[in-house]
Amino acid sequence: HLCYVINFTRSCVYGTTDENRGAAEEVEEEGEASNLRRGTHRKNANQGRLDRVRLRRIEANARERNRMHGLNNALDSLRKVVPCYSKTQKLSKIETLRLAKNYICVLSEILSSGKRPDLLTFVQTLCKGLSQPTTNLVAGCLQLNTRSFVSDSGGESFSLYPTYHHHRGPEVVGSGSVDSTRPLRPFGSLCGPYGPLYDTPSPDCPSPLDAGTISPPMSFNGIFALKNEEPVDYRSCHYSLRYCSVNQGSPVDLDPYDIHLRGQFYQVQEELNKPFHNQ
DNA sequence: TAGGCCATCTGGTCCT
DNA sequence: AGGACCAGATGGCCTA
Repeated sequence: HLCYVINFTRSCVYGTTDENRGAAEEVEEEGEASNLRRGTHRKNANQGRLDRVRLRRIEANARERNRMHGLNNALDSLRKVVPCYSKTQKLSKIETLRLAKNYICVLSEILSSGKRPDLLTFVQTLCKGLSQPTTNLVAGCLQLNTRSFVSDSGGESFSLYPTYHHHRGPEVVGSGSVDSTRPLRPFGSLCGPYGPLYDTPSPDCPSPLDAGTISPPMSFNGIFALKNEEPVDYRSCHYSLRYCSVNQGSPVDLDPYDIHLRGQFYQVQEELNKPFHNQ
């Protein structure tokens, strides 16, 4: 098969050139018999070398393909453990990496503080640097209103107006760029106080009992409650207090706790990463 | 139709 | 010498 490929490639790419070169060599070889013999040997040697080079190239291409497939498989694995997994609407490679990085930041923050992060911080961190479509996608998974947490300009000043929807099933989110008919994986498909919001399982998102594709427990809901709890009135929880005021038109400020948390977080993160960094 | 994303090929570089 | 890794080029597909 390789011989066939080599010959085919040669005939496609080098066909006429080879012919010309062959003709020139033939003219050259019209001399003495010894020269002819030498020329023939040289031609065969060159041909053999060319074949080896092309064979190596073909093999290298195959290895490169495999390598990239491995990379893509790893990216697929990453997609599955990152929030917002959907088989039908895959995140791009770059967005997957960005979201994963943000997700790690959120999880590190939780580990370092041992406390529930502020919803505001959670969403901001998760969507930091993501494109608008991906932000919409994340919002779709969270069932939040995207306009509520998109950075307006420099990425520093956020206007957060998250709205919780007390109806069932997906809905068009934000600017409407999220296809609500797509089976997005609900963030809260496992359990948690916000569970009733997401009680329509997606075909993409099998039950956690199904083997294989269990999403990480650290979904949005999982973070805030890993066990079943009674449904919560969101308007009375400590997140919604702020959002209620937002919905009434007041700007939202990061409270001192958040700022403290962030400073602390980076310190702890540095400590955690120390062993993994070169001096 | 332009732009984004992707797969593939390819040559260069580094390492074993 | 050969393999791994990388980045640039290219063409196909899809979507706004």
